[in-house]
Order: sequence, then structure tokens, then C-alpha cells
Amino acid sequence: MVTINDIAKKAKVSKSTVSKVINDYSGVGEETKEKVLKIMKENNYWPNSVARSLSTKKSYTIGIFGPQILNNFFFREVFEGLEAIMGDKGYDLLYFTNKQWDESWVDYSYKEKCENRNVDGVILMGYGKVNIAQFDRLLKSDIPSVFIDLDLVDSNASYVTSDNIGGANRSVEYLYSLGHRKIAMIRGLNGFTVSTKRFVGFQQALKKLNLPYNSKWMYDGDYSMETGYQSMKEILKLDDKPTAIFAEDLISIGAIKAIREAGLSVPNDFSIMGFDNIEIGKHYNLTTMSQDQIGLGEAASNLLLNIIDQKSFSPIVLDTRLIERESCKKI
Amino acid sequence: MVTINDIAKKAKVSKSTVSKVINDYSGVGEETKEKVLKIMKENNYWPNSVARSLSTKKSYTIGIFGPQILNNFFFREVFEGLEAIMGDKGYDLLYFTNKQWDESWVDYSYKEKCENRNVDGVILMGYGKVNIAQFDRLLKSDIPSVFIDLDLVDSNASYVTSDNIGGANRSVEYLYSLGHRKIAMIRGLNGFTVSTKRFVGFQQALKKLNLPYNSKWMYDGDYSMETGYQSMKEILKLDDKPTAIFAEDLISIGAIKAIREAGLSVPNDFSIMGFDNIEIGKHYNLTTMSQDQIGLGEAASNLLLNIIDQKSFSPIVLDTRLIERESCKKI
DNA sequence: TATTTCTGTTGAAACCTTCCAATTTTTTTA
DNA sequence: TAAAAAAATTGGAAGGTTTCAACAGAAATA
Repeated sequence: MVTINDIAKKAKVSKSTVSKVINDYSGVGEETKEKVLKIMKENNYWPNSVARSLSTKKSYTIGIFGPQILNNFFFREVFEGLEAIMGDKGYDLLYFTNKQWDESWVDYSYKEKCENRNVDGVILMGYGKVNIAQFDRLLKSDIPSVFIDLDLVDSNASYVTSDNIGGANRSVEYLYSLGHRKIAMIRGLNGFTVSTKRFVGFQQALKKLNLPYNSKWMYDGDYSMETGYQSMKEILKLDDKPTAIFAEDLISIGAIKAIREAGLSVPNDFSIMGFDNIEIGKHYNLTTMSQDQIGLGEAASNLLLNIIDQKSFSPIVLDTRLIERESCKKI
Repeated sequence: MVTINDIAKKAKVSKSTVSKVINDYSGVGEETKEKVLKIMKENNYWPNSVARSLSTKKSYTIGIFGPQILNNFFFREVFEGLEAIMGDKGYDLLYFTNKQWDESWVDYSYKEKCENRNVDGVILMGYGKVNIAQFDRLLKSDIPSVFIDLDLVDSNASYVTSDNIGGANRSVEYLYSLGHRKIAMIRGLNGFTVSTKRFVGFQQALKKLNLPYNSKWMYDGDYSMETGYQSMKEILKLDDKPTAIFAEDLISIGAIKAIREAGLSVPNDFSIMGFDNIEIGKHYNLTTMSQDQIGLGEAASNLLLNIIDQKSFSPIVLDTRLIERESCKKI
């Protein structure tokens, strides 16, 4: 590997001078600069960012934490937004694996992993509300952090999320506008803030529109097709059935399966209203309240960069958008 | 941040001794070791991997290159396999964004990015055969590299792939066994080795089984639903129609759409045989020749670790597996 | 007791940068 | 032309670790 010393030697200047050229600092003569630049080019020289990072404490690396985020329809799109913005600003993304240190003489967790790698900031996604104590040390540290869909705030931490309450509200309003009065909800709880918020919005809307809240029309589970499938089977057994079901996309798809299996159809027998707009929903013609996944990634990036620059720390809440496909119909 | 010096001072030993303890080297008295360990624990000390990397040239980081791999049904699953193995072995994954250097006085590409970050090895995926010259400098360097689905080999480079030729062969044999004699193929060429190989396997099988090769039953495009949709529309116009279609999953799904739109059904009017087994295929009950995505990721990891240890460089070819669902039927 | 061997410990250099204070060279001013 | 000011250049420390040769002290041998 060619180093700054090699360049200095070849250019017959000191490495300080080369360093100044690299960083485009003032205090270098025009001729010298040209000469050094030429030699750097000739030798395809590139300053080593590890050494750089050691000396400046800045690594141009953003850490990413998230259990299974890469195998998740939703976060994979968020990642796209992250990559675009961070790439533009000259950062690479360090995806922390679940590696452990053998002799774990220490609490080796978020904060330590970040310090260990000198990341300039960190983005965390895919975490539920339960067990947020795990983030304590990170939050109290001075490592700039942005959470996605988990509303934690501290002196160097903030979050981005979609307007889940509002989105749920508008979902119900939409179903109402189509004539639905008996609306069920299947929610993917599991300790995730977002699901809770969507439920809050759902209830708000029912109240506002004077719709009945029937405990038989309320199902819990996790964020999976299976939850939708099983819950829908229960719903199908009811005497007093709802005419519409509101649920997150993956759950909605499970529900659609159950409906079809029972020889019924969507939207003729039931209207199904999703939430999220994951790609697979398209294949089921699922009407849904869309989050802007790429936008979340972009917003998280920009917010994190602002925290790094000590400019702005305010959480960002993104609007949701109704995507009308064919799983809901007027009755 | 607490450093090795802090620990040395508090333990009243030299930092060399602390270093030995950290790395579990011999030549440290039992008592001293205990004492140092205790102090490390008390101070939640963790050796900084940037400094470490500078001094050892080993970073416990694996670089990942791949255009849009995270937004790709296939590679996202491969990533899962990568993460599992690499995490186990103590590596983190550095995802290189497309960042550019402003004053690009230099060819800043794969090799340079790797050297710049001191990665221990690199995995590349999602690249076609066209323009492989871009990898020249990387291949000639001593950076351990593993390509996924692109058969490049050099002194420190190798690859993993699925048995595309064999898989295509067996796909045709399967359709043959169901009684199909008129088989079309829609291929997602676009310069990718895999598609070419699948075509080779397809032709081999036709020949072996004495089936007709009809140029009207052969369509090209890219790896997209649109290709499948458009090609299938053409097929539907033919007088002499095939009874089965062999195509990669996403293309197959496009074809199914076209068939359904024409008021026909799968598998009653056409049998559709996919290739890849991406998750979305399940939702269409697509019978497919499955690649083992996670296995590819795992194999790539293990191969790369072997190259790093100078142990083994042989390319790895994984078997494919028939997944029978309901898009193919006996005729 | 004097010498050798072994074990444990340490100081300093090295890895590649940045950064600052000090020095040298050039330019400007009186 | 000498002095002052400005610009260009340099040497070396610092950043946190590893590594290696050198050293000290204890134990073993003669």
C-alpha cells in the first residue's frame, strides 16, 4: 500500500505538506501543490481512512443496528433511503453483526460497539418498546443516534417515524367513506410502538365517527401472515361479522388467504385495508395506508447528519398516504 | 473513551502487559493477569479496533459491494447467510455506498475502497458479465475476494454460485415427466452469467429429451415481471402454443399475470416453472427450482474466510432443489 | 555461592494520519 | 538595503494499539 510517506519522499516535501494538499488546506504553494497532486495521481494514492480515523476521531462510517432488518420487507426499503443520502455525503455503512466477544469481560453492546469502531453516528431500527433499557448506555453517551419507529430522545438521540396515529385515523375514515360501519382490527402488537399507535388512531376514529367498538372485532398477534390468517378464521366464525378489516399489510395478506380459502372473496365479502405498503401488497391488490419507506431512510440520514453537526435534534414524523387498489369496496 | 494506557496506569503495569492480557498471550503472571482483567472489567474497557487495525492490518471487517442488492429479493436472503457466518467469526460487514471522492485524483474503485478501509476481504454480488474489466485491479491485488454468481477466479479471488445448468436441466426434465413436450423459455439475459447458463441447461435438456426447439418459444428480456408479462402476451398470440413455460421467478410471475388477464389459468392452461425461489413466489404457488440463498451467503462467507487464511480457493457450486407447488400440472 | 535458565515485565518503535509550533523562505514595507 | 510581515515548509507529537528486543528477578543448576 502506498502511504503518505511514499508520496512525500517522491515529491521531496514533508508529509505535513502532503497532508495539507490532501485536505485542501491553505499554506501550500501553488507549484508544490501541483507537484504533489501529480505524484499522488501517478501512484494512485489514497489516504488510509483507518489511520485518518485514529487521528481525527472521524470515520465517515455510520453504524447500523437492527435485528433481521435485511430480511424484512419494510426495512430493506428504508435501507435504500439510507444508502442514497449517506453515500452522497461520503459515508459508508457498517452493519453490525451479532458477533460476541469471547472473553466478555465487559458489557459489549451498542455504545461499546460504536466506540470500538469509531462510527460517527448510528441508526437503529426494528426494535420494540420492550426492553428499551438496553439502550441506556448508548443514550447517555455522546454518540449521535437515530431510531426508526421507536420514540427515544436524549441529548444526542432522536427518531423518525411515520404518523401512525394519523394514518390509522385516515384508514378508518376511508373505510367509513365507503360505507363501512362495522370495522375490525387485527394488530401486530408484540411490544412495538407503531402497532400500539395504530391502535390508538383506530380507536380515536371509531369514537369520532360514532362507530361501535366490539371486542370480538379486535385481534392481537405479531406482525406476520399467520396472525392474519388465524384471526380471520375466527372472524369468519362470528355471527355478527364486520364488513371491513384494518390491519398491517402482512397481516392483511394472511387475512385475504383465509377469506379465499373459505370460498369468499375480497373485496366482495370483506374489504381489507392494509398499512405500510410493502412491495408484496401490490400482488394482492391491497389497498393500504402507505408509509414512505425510502423517505424514512432519507429523513433518518438527514437527521443523523444534523445531530452530528449539532444542528437539529427534533424528531421527524412523516405523513402517510392512501394507496387505493382493489381490496376495499363501497357498500 | 478509556484506553489501554488508562488501564495500564490503574493496574500499575505497562501497556505491553495489558496488551498481552487482551490478546491472551503467554508471558503474563497469573496474578497480574487477574488484576488487569479486573480493572478492564471495572472500567468497561474495550480495545479500539481502529487502532488495532492500524497496527495489525486486520480489521475484522468484510466489505460488501453490490448495486441495489439490498433492494433485491434474492440478495437480501444471501445477506442473511453472510451475516450469520461472519457474525459468528467476529466480523462486521461494511456496506460500501456509492460515495465518490470530490477531488478524484485517482481511480477510486473496488481495490482502493478496500485498502482505504483495511477490510480483510470483500464479497461482490449482483454484477453481470459485461464490463468485468472494472474488477481488474481488485483481482490483481492481494485482497481476498469472493464473487457471487459471477465466475471470476484469480490468486485471491473465487466465487460461489448455484448449479444453474444442472438446475435448468432438471426443470425441463420435471416438466417432461409431467407430460409436457412443448416448452418455452423466457430468459432474463442482460449480461448475467446465470441467465446464460440456465439457457444452456435448457437447451441441453431439450436435446437430450428429443424435444423440439422452436425459436417462437424463446423470449429475452431482463429480470423483471414486465419481461414475463410482455413475453407471455406474445406467446398467447401464437397458433402453436407451448404447454409449459420455464422462466426465472419474477419473470414467471409476470407471465402468470398475463395468463390470468387473458382469462386463462395456471396450471390448467399453462404450466409455469420458475427458477430461484424468491419469497414472493410462494404467494403465487409457483413451482420452482430453488436456489439456496442463505446457503450461498454461508458458502461465500466460508470460502472468503478460507481465502483469508490461505486455505482453499476452489469455487463452490451449490445444488438446486425442486420445490413443487401448484403452477405445474400433469397433462 | 556463582552461574545459567526461565518467567514475567517493560520501553520503544511501528502502523498512517493530522495538527501545531517552529523554522525557513519569500515578499512587502520603510 | 535592512527590517518586518507574510507565506511556505517542516519536524515531531499524538491518536490507541501491537510487537519485539531488552531487562529484571526468581528459580534451577553446578
